[in-house]
Amino acid sequence: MYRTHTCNELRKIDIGKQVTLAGWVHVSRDHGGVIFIDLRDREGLMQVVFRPEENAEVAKEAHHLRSEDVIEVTGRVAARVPGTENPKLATGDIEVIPNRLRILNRADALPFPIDAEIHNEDLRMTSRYYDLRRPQLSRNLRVRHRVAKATRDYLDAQGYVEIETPILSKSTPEGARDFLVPSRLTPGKFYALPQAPQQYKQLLMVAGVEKYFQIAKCFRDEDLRADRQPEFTQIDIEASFVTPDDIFSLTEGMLAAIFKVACKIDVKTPFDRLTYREAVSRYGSDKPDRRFGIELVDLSDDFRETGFKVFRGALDAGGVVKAINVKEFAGITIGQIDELSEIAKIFGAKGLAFIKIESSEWKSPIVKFFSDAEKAALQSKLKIQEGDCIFFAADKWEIACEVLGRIRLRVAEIQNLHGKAAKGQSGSDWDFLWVMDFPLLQWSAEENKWNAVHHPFTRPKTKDLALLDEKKFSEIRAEAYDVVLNGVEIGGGSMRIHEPQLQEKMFEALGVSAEDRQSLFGHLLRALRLGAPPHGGIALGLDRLVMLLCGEESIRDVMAFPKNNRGLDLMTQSPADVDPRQLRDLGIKLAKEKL
RNA sequence: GGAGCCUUAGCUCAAUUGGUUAGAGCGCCGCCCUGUCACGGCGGAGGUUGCGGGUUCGAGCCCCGUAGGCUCCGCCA
Repeated sequence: MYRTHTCNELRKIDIGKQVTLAGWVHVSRDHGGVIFIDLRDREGLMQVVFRPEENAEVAKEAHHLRSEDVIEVTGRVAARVPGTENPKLATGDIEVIPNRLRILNRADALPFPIDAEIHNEDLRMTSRYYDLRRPQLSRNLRVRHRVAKATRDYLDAQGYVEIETPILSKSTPEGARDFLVPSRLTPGKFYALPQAPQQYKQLLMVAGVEKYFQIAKCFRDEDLRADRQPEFTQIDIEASFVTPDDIFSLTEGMLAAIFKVACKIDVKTPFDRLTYREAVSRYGSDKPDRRFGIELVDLSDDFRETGFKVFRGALDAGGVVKAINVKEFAGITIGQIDELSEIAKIFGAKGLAFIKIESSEWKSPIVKFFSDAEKAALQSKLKIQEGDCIFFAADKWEIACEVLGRIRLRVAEIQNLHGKAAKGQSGSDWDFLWVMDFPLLQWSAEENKWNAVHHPFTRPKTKDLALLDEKKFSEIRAEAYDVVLNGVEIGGGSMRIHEPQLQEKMFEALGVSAEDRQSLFGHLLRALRLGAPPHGGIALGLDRLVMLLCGEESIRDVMAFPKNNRGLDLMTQSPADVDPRQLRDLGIKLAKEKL
């Protein structure tokens, strides 16, 4: 037996007990005579005191201990010398006086200090097994475990059944780029790793499972981001005979249970609901961060007849004029204006007009073009006061909204409004909401075809079904929804198409040929013809959820062994070359120009 | 595919306008130290300033290129 207790288990009441502890040497303080060791395991720290007068031989050994050596000590629990208690430690009133020391393993010189903030992620990833010993990361992994456990417990209690679906799956044309796996037994053919268990879970509905869930690994071969990894985990849910309201309340209950169980946080339910149109109009984003204000204001009607050509041109072309009012921002610097203008251009605006209100004056390159009536409209609609800074966008609705939405986020960042909100009124720390009624289809100029905004199995809203026959594709709304937390999309789902005729219509709209429909989706279409119940569901990004719960800014910090920016695992050095014989077995030859 | 920021000792960082032998703290090695908890003291080792080129009497610093890291855009049904 290596230990009788953990390093965060013993208290005053245990004084006098003979115990054995095992763990890592966190720090050693060697006074030449007496030696203090903070012994660390995953639960915490316990001070171990080696005294020559107690046991000269053991004390002598202890001189050689270095950080991260793995040891086992046996001794008695003692009260600390009065006045030397450490209130910073849970075990700070006591210490262990060992009569035996076993060195289980030595540690080399360490790649970086374990108790400091390390920004060199490259280095951390190379020695990830060591990096993960750091308390913050080990806490994150345990939060993640509790989230998964709470999810399973909640869904189990609701009658949901966890079912695994294949990892070796089939490539489909829509959506993200697939990871391919060559088949040895069928040379020249490939499996694909699932981007999501979407089709399988729908087929489980046809199978009569009625309530399915899975904590599912998903794979997408796309470029990485702080919140995007090539493999990630979804809480995947699907149910039969449900409406969106059923999915909303199930998800709300589940998230409340997760936050309560994993982090003792009370989540207010039900969540607010916004339509896609409303979210984009008011916040310039389909995943609005509502922890601060700065809502977009529509000024189109006030400038319909304006002499200011930039606004007039946008309106005459069917666009809009919108603005945001940023309080206490009139002190904006030239550099910041330039930066915001740059952002505006990246997202499609021709420029970024602004008005600073300083010394009761409207300072702006454009205000001279405005009539008195237009100024009055601005004054009342934007509630302009001293110190405000107004930004304008005049463009197509989508572009004007997105530009101001991005400016809004950047300005909030500059003003540190997220931080203020988090410290401010309780309840605003965790702002959940539903965004619903997304468009069903989106025109891709690049591919010269209509694409599914969500996926091709998403159900159009019943009210909009006629628009599908009329081929008014841009106007069709989907029975689809996202759940958003603090401006981060943490999940999304939809009601699915369960009628084979409607699914065929949808494929037709998407330009999937009759041949492809059979070869790629034949199994699904056949299944729909065999008594498929109405069904729908949702998938939540487990990594992002845990990231937010842990207060982290990257999902890498809540994954044990993530990949870097370029999809490399610096610890194992993967991806890597393979033995040519493996390629031969698979009938694969590498093209020279790719090497 | 594109943009931005970054790269100096094992780690975190410094180095004035381009100017002597590139420094400090932590870590490491050695010695000392009996109540510390970021223990303390003395000494020591450790550097191709990411790499390549250029300008210059002289480059860590300026210029060009390149590699790597991170963030973002595109991409992510």
